[in-house]
Amino acid sequence: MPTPAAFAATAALLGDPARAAMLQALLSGEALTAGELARVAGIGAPAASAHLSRLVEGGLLSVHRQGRHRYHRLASEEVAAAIEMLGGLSLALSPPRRWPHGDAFRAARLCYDHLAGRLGVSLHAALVGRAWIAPAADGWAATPAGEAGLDGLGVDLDAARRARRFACDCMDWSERRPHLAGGLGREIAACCLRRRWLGRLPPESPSDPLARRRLSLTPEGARRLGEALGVSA
Amino acid sequence: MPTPAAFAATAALLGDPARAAMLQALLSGEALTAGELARVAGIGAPAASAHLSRLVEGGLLSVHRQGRHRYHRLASEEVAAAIEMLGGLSLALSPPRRWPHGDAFRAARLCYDHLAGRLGVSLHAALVGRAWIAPAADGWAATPAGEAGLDGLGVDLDAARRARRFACDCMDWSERRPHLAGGLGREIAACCLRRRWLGRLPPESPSDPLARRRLSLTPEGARRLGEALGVSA
DNA sequence: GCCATCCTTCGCCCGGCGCCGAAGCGAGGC
DNA sequence: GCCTCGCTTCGGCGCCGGGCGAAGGATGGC
Repeated sequence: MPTPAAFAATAALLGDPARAAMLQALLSGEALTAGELARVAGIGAPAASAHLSRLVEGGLLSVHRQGRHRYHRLASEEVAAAIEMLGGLSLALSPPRRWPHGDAFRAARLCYDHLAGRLGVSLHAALVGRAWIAPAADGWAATPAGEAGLDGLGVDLDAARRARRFACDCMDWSERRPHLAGGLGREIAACCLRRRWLGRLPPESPSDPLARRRLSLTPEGARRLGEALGVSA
Repeated sequence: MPTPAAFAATAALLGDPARAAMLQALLSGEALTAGELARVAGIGAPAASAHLSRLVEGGLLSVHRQGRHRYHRLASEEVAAAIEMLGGLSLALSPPRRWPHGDAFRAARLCYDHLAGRLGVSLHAALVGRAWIAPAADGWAATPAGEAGLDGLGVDLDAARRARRFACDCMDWSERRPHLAGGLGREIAACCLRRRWLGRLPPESPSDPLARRRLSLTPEGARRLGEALGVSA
């Protein structure tokens, strides 16, 4: 365990409303510029710059310069997992507040680069139930039946295997059950978006921190995923 | 997802060195008095009282009055899981610092009320590998062979089943692999401590935030767990 | 009743940090 | 070369919050 000081330093980086809004916006897995993040957080450019410096310095974000823009993204999926888990805890601790964005957000969304929400957890359950994945030392491995089925859906298994972890659980804060993360989770989400089985819902406001993460199943997607795995959102 | 303000409010509760020390101390699952927590955090009684009020108000701790003492404990295992995960992230982000307490702490320890460290993850792997537990909708379920085996070890399965969740994964920050939490995790740890298969190591200093969490396998424990499951620390 | 112990509340000080406006770089566009 | 645009740095302001000492309940022992 880290020293209390080191622990608190990391937690304090998450403990500011402006930084929290930035990090939530980056949970979509996309890289955003400093200006976009300033708008999401509702602060001016100087303040945003200071916040982003601290987040990069603290190792939570990585930055990529391109022309006059500076693109920021979460430094790793561990960071994303910690943010999701803390978000779930925060929701559990403040039950009086209802889901501010209605039920649509709970149906299907991106958690960093993989699927979450009811769709994500039912997909996870379906993969386990049909024995497409089986427990392994470091999370989950694909069974022969799973390899065939996933390949048939168009999931790039080679790309998934190149990830640091092939497949592991990520706790879902809205459903309180795990969904699939790791390389396989990423490739399944990419496949669904590529084939337009999932579409992105529009942001609810210009500074919507959850923009680009809301998803909804298209008719084609509902049909294909229902046939192959019996899942729905 | 909570609003950025609510998220930040929760994270800020973790983002103070004194509160972090208190929370780490409470990860053992025991209830500690305000005075003990003040000593752990290295601050005076008034400051500790203010911190504890905020933690209780924020829902992270629950308090139990008994005589002149006020016993504080983590409000739920979700809180413990979030603290463990954030601890792992903090360690991953600051690699220059070596494990301050040597390797003993990585061998076996308590994570809230269940086993973690090398012993915890190898136990998890053994339970899966021998098919004593199998994936279920909400985590893991015990197989018939598992029920027999666990009962033979002396684990109170009825008590485990009364928990909100029978068995689920908890990510281990030192091993980066899951160990077993939930009712079953708690009962296994309780069984090992009750039968003195595991002993508590002494604190390294009077204000050791990790006190009461360090464990070590006794000769008897190493023999019994090795025979039954092939695990060791 | 009296004191000891544990904890909280009150009043106060101080440091840190979050914000902005203004100014300063750096990269592109023309 | 000049302007525009995106971002950072600097200086200054204000406030929140964390620390302590002193005083004030509350509980238990005697």
